[in-house]
Amino acid sequence: MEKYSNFLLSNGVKPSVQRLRIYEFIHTNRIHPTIEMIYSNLSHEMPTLSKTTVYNTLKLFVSKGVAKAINIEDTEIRYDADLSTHGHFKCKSCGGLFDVMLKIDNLVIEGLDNFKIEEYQVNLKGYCNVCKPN
Amino acid sequence: MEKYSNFLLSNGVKPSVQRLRIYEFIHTNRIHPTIEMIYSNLSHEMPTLSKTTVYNTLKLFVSKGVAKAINIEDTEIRYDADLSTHGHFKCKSCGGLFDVMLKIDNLVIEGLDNFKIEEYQVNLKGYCNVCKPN
DNA sequence: AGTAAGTTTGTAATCATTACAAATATATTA
DNA sequence: TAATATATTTGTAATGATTACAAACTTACT
Ligand SMILES: [Mn+2]
Ligand SMILES: [Mn+2]
Ligand SMILES: [Zn+2]
Ligand SMILES: [Zn+2]
Repeated sequence: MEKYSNFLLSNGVKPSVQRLRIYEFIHTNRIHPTIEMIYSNLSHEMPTLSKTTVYNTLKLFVSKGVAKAINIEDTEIRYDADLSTHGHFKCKSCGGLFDVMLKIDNLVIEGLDNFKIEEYQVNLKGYCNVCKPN
Repeated sequence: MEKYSNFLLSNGVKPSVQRLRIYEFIHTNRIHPTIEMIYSNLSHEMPTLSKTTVYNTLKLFVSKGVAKAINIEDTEIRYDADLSTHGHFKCKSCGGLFDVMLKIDNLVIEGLDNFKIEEYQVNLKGYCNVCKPN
């Protein structure tokens, strides 16, 4: 995709075959995948893909700001190509990670006088509409 | 401390010497310590303390709900005995983890119709008032 | 005191992540 | 185009935090 290629380039990421495909994957499949999910999904069509490359690529993406790492759980890191302001909900039953729209302007924060806030995450957990006991 | 002992008991945690001292430590020192910090701070006064015990104890505390695990960073887990509703701010320079008061009632959340929200975390990052470049 | 149940400890095993160097691909120069 | 330099990928080995486990110890109960 030319669009993805230019986006990566404009953010200082040289779009190699692997990087482009990995970026396309996380941008298209909004499942907030782990490294393992990305690797197992792409290794079929790219048989020589190394897991090291997936690790390196996602680290590069996060450092260049083209993807975000979501630390909602201490047992896994999930990745998101959606850079817009939003939070996340993880279902304790199925493990699904859902986007949550936030009206963050309403969130009053106290206790940070003279602090410089650069980023934030709002992470929720519970049971999704499918898994919720009725 | 009798107070701590009773609190642990009422939450299903038998207050052994080690558990009581670990709980007292995280309740008194509001630095949101890691396992390593807890261990290195207490191993002087409790020379036989095993790091395994610290791991086991904090896992027990979290499962019994007497402490919370804060996943603000994928490189460390920090623990908090403060069960009240509040968020956290981590300084990227000194690593300090600060409490943040939230008026969370104002936070409008969309996209979770029929979901059951059980817990949430609000995690911020940036630079504290000491480390902030002027 | 003696027995049983629960807890702690030290060590060994596990496993996700990282380091590294060779191989491959891409860009640059002649 | 061929040669050379630079960047990226790959596979394997090393690392290190966490967990599994069984022996030692502590506590509660008879
Ligand atoms: Mn998202
Ligand atoms: Mn706190
Ligand atoms: Zn679910
Ligand atoms: Zn600081």
